[in-house]
Amino acid sequence: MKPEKKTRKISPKSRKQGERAPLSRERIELAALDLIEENGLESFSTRKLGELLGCEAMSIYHHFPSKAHLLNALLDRVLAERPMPGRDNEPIERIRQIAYWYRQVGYDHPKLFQYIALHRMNGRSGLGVLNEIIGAFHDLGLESEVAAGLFRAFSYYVTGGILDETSGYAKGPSATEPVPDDEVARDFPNVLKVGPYFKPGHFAQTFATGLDIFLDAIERASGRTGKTKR
Amino acid sequence: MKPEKKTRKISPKSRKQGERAPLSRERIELAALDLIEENGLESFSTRKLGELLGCEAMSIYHHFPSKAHLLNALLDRVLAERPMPGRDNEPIERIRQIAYWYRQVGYDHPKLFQYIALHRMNGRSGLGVLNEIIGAFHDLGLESEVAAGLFRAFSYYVTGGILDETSGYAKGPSATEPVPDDEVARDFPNVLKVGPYFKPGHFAQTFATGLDIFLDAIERASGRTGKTKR
DNA sequence: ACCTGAACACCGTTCAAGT
DNA sequence: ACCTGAACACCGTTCAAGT
Repeated sequence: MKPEKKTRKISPKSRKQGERAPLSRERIELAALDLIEENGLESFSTRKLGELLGCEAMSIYHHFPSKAHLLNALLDRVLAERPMPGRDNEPIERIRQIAYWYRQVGYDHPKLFQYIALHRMNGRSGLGVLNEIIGAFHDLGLESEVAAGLFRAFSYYVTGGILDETSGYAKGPSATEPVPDDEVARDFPNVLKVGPYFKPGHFAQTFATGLDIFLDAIERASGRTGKTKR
Repeated sequence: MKPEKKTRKISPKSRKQGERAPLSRERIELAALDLIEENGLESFSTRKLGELLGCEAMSIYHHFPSKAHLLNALLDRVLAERPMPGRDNEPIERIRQIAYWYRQVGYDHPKLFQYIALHRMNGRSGLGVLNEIIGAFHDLGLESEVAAGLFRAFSYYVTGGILDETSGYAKGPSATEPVPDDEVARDFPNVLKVGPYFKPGHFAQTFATGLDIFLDAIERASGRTGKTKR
């Protein structure tokens, strides 16, 4: 949409190869993560990344076949960099911990999270996360179909919540022509009434509310099967 | 990322002005909705839209100040085109109906839904939706803070679910280098076990499962306050 | 009032060439 | 092996000009 002013300038001197660390997948990935969080996912480009790295945009293609491959590597990296919760707790508690673990990944990389949330987790680290949480559902004694349904519904909630907290109502792009406040008060009084509770100060409480609702329901469902009720 | 072949060709003849309907906001919006659902949000451009409309890309700017304004108008349009459920049912039932109403908006415009889900609903039709559903929470007798928290958590679930159904696991972009099946079987057995239940045939059941979990919890919360328990 | 066409400052990516 | 530079086919948007 709007062209954006670049926030970094590389001096012509530093662009000469040999006066900087050689490129590597790791150096490129770390710079990409910085750039995405600085300017957002939309405006992230291989050309700006090249500028930040002090090289031509095309040099990146020697390390990644395409921008899509680079973004995939970022997804893999951010899921791998934060250690998953261990397995010593009860399944319900493990599920809760994994939800908070994932939320923290989102908070670490809020702009990237839009990419994370919309891509299949079928790389290695993504599959590792899925395997862990689905394992916890199975440990509750739920049969596969029930475990699958509850896990999916649960992940709708967690992903939707993190997406909203990181780039939704409070922070997301606004309408290009927002409705004036007095019109909101007149025509949409219910929205006005609850508006104050939509702010970041209430995020933690809201997230926990929905999480408890889900975890209680999951626990009840597992109790009904009677297999592992402790 | 990848350049895409255009799927429509406008003959040079039809491009001459006067041989086609004049441009209007409505004609532009309808063509834009078609183009987005045909090729996806990422590849949607004002230039391709101009080609489809048989005009220069720049002609569109006479009707919309920017691409962002056009997308905003689309959001407004798709929320307004499908009539909201009426108010004759009990609040819980109204909340359920609004969830399914919103889900249908997503199914009508799956590619656009990525845009819908990530943008503040602070245009007129978006505020209308919020006002309606928050009103139902209030009608349950919940005080504003509780109503706000439950509504937000509920909308995390609904939005996350529709997003996943329309562009998530089953349909979304895959890893650039997916893990081979035999490696999944060996290293991520839990994922393999539930994989069959992640397919579109199970979407309706899964969505309903989480919805019931939430609506039951909302009903219990409203019963506890004792104000409108029927 | 409505639309065009050239132009500007961007994109991702290909390819031949440099070291 | 690693990086560059020109080039190609795209973007959104500005602006002066056409009808």
